[in-house]
Amino acid sequence: MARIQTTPVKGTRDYLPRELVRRNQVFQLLRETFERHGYEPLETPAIEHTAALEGKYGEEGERLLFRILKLGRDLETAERDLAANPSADRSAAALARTFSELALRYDLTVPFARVIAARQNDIVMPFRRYQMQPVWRADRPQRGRFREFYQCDVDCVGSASLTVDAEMIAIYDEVYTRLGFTDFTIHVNNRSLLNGLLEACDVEPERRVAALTAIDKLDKIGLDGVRNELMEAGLTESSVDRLMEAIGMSGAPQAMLDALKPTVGANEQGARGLRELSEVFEYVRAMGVAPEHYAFTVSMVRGLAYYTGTIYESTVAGTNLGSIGSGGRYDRLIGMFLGKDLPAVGASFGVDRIFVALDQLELMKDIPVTTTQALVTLSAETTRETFALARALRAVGVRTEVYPDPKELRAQLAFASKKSIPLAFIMKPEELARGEVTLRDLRAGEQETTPLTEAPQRALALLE
RNA sequence: GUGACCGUAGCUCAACUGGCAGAGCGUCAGAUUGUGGCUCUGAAGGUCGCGGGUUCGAGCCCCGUCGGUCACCCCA
Repeated sequence: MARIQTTPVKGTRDYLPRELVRRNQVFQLLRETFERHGYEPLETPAIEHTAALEGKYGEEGERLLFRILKLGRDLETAERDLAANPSADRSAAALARTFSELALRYDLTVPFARVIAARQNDIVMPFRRYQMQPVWRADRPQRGRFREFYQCDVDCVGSASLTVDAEMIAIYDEVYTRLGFTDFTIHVNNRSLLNGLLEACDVEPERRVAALTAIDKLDKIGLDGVRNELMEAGLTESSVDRLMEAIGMSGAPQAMLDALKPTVGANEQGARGLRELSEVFEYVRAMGVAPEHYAFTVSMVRGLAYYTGTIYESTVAGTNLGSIGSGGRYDRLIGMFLGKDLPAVGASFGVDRIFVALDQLELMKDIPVTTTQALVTLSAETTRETFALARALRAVGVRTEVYPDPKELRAQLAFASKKSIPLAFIMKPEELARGEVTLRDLRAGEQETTPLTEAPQRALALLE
């Protein structure tokens, strides 16, 4: 018999209990933090109309959409229509549109924007929501990059106040700190400042995308590398000099903002970016975020097309991952669905990368793995007592399982040992007849005889 | 989308310039007459990813293909 492939699809993973228990604890920590800040849960379908996703992620992003083939008759109809029209556009992009009108969600922000547009009247603004669901991207997987991964997003819609932009930084800080990260940086920048900077440095509009792409690589290729790429992009030496001065800056946010003022000069967009950042940092200080946890990083850009104001990206020292969380303000995205703009800002956490980071920094061992706490053995003559005891244990909250087969005791205890179950109740008929039971502590290798009626309390005591 | 590397037992990996396919871990049985881990003994388990080619002979060389890993692009 030919065996079908048992490894999961490229870029996806199976989660075994040991791993999933830990993952769930990270999810739980995120959920708690989000709810502490007043965010409410929301979920959306995995599948969206492709039209709802197109035009939001930029050309590169759109290429990574997982498209779903039309079904049955619709597929046949599309095929017939195409065959009947020899002049139809047969480019890959056009064919994709012809044969598919649905796609898997690419992120959580765009579906959220769609929901806001659809359900405005059911929502009290400003609306704070969190969402923790998988997203799919048809990328080539590598370290810290998957085709199916979870995003955990908090977004606030309906307020243009920069206090909310600052709140995102406070939430990033709280989550990373609670996870056990100590050496992390939340990079903060502003799209409007970047646009203004390019204008003020006389970069022609058609060269701005290339310029931003080059600037964004600073942490990877260094100042000289960026300078080279900017020159290759066709910028004038004067433009490059001025841009390099700006992106090479480091230090306290307020001092950097002051230092950028002459470069930005009278440029309106740039000045607005500086003003917004200044205000955001003021609120961040008021919220008590430690200064060493965030930085004003002029070279941080963010690829997604929909950001308009403040943008974020966070990194952890001692890992070779990219960003473990990012986000920003997107005041015009909801307008693409609604016809009128609603201001919004959000932060996204990449749980899968956070996981890799926790692993690399060996912080995982601080998260305890919980499984079954007590095993009750089974034998043909003690069935009644076994299930009665298991029920009593569960009633006081002890996670209890019964070995399903009345196999020899050796096998039952070996099973408990392999699963690291700390306690085993050994059901001996002669003891049960006296109203007693043997309770073995597998961790210590010690055992005692205890009255059946006190067994659940003894188990709790041994488990502390 | 571009490029590099790797596919041998359930897992991690050996096998000289082409010459009988191995180890550790795991699994199962026993030492152990209802008590796990530790130790010892033994056993099972492989179309060397798949297809073709070169050769007296291929796990090893060549071509193709599928799968995986890493980097670039981009990104969580």
